[in-house]
Amino acid sequence: MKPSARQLNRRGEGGRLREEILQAAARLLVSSPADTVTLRAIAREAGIAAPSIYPHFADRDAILDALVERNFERLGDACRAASAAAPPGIERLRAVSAAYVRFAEEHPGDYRILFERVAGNRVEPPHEYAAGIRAFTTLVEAFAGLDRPGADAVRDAQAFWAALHGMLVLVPATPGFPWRPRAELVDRLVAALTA
Amino acid sequence: MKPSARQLNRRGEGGRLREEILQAAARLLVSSPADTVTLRAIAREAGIAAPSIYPHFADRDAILDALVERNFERLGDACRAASAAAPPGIERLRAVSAAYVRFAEEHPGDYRILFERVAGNRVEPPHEYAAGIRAFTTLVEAFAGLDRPGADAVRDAQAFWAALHGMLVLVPATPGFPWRPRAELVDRLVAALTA
DNA sequence: TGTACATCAGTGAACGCGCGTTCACTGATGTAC
DNA sequence: TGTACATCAGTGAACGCGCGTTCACTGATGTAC
Repeated sequence: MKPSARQLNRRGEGGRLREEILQAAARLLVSSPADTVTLRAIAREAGIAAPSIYPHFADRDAILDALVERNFERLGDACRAASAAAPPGIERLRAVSAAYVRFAEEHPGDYRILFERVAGNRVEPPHEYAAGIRAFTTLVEAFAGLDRPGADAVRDAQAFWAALHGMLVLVPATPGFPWRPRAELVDRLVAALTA
Repeated sequence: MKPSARQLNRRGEGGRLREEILQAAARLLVSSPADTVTLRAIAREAGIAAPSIYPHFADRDAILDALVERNFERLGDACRAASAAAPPGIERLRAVSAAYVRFAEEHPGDYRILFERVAGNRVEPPHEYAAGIRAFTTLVEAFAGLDRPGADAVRDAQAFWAALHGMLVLVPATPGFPWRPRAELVDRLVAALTA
């Protein structure tokens, strides 16, 4: 008598639910700390019963791993696209960092989760993190393309990345603090580290 | 018949347990993600029964609030002491940033918790965060003491703080990443942002 | 000095709750004949 | 074309667990007389 709560996916299209689960987890992460994003909460957000997750993911960690992998790829894609669309030189560096900042601001939960899970010793760094390193190389290339003989592009890119990331996590973590506009700080960092 | 598991504090010295609870929470935070540091886990680590916490703290959040307040004060003290002990100028800036980095490296859990709780929208920023802002002013003063006419000390200090923080959270969050030595990156940031 | 008693520091048992996970199941979809 | 049936997508009930919190308590300590 009890009807299925949900319109079933058609045969062979069960994989759709996998994507819906990832999207539900991403929605929750925007406004909730990672530890309240439980498997059951994700199921509720996706509008399914909790056990329905298991055919698609081994456990909660597997969902977050998949999300991290997807987000690293999207972040990397955004950076590479910005790089390709801009002329070489400092313009390109500015374009890449703007794309990086934009991703973090438009998808705050997606960005936060990228670095939150490993930091607390929660998980072994999974292979997905290789995608994160690939995203970083776009930044190194932008520095390397500046034609500054004798400069250390890797060192400068690392310092710059740390600064960008620091801004992006510190600003939401310090409400009420009189931060200068993000663009002003990014400009100052670009100017300082490329000089 | 059952003996008390613990040697009672003497009359009027019940406050001692408050400090032991804070220390237990700090020990757990070093190696565990914040969400596994439950009230019961803290009690276990402190060697007491869970209800014994209530005379000292209203709930788990109150413990973490108190820890954050204490840690901000210690971090601020370390920065101020380093500043006072160094000659004015770039030496002082180096001394303050070294003290900041040293605090974060020697007390990783204590440092991480400072910015972790607000970021996930977990809590309203409590009044304790004023101490965090006070710690930041030491950095601003170091920049202001550089005698660079026309320079924007606040902007540079903010960019520098973000960069330091970014390094300190990114390095543990990216195991396997070929980071340059922290000192090298700090030196580069000091040089770049004071030029 | 002795003794009754109030107070203080901390305990153990118990509760209701949400969690992750298992299990047997339901009902729609497509396929073999 | 019809029909029996295997398969697939997803469900609901139930479990054991650790959690936060409450409650009445225990037993040592200090104090009033």
